[in-house]
Amino acid sequence: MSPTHIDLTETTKPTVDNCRATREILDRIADKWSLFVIAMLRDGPRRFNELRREVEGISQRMLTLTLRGLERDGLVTRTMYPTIPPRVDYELTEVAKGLLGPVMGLVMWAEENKEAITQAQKQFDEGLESGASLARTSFYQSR
Amino acid sequence: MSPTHIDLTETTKPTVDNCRATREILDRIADKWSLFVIAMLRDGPRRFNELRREVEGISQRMLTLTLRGLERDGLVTRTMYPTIPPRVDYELTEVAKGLLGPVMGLVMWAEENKEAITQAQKQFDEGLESGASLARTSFYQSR
DNA sequence: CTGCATCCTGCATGATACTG
DNA sequence: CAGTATCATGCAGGATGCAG
Repeated sequence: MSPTHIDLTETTKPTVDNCRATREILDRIADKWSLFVIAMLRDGPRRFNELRREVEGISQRMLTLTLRGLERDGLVTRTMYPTIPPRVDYELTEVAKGLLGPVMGLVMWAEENKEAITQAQKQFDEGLESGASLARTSFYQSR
Repeated sequence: MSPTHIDLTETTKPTVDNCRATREILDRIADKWSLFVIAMLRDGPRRFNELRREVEGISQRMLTLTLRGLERDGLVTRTMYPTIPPRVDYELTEVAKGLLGPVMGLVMWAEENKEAITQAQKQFDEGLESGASLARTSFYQSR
């Protein structure tokens, strides 16, 4: 967290680069679940368990944590109806709706290119064995 | 990897939902570094240490791992020039260039809304103390 | 310069059980 | 239904040293 004297000289490119704040925000939403939760909320409010079912694979705990994170960032609102049984709706804020474009772009890109990617992976993994002298051996395959 | 019988019934929304493959791809690129590396490569090839400097904060190890992951996914190409000292260029593939739009969208969104977000966070955190009976107490603030 | 190999650590995530 | 509280753990990620 030390300021470390960021030098935003003229040479910096218009967008990414040094900027820490941007980094932190992206880190936040680029975690394992946030993008998906946001995507699920794209067409209107959802209840807790609705999300739980739809995001598929998320644990209750992680859904709670993710939602709280998003709420904290001002990306979703939480509305409680003190009925019995209780009901809580989560909805995207205006700020978050600006995210929806890029996020859905990612999702659609992923869907369109998933075959290409799995195939690239297969090819790459094969090349590791036959590639002999290139010797990208064991360890770094892990990822 | 077990097929697990995904039920893409008609009721599923056009995009996200059950689809595991998409999930896996997004998990891959939505990690701590990939998005940034991709963003850095947006206007042409870069050398290893160029990236290292520009991504700022990334360790050598993580850069290597990230690049190999992206290479494996067929998102970047690796070109070695066996000069002395050696030189290695990384460049986005065509597939990856499709990602560039959404990714830069995210980055720009983050930049435009960073103040709003940090402020929302501050407000949220204050509300936790004064909010008394709401009692979102200790643990779940962590995130 | 580029990048492999280890060791080590903490945090993110999961599993499970309890509450209003 | 919508959380909260704990415990357990694996893997992401950092630090460091060596190698072609």
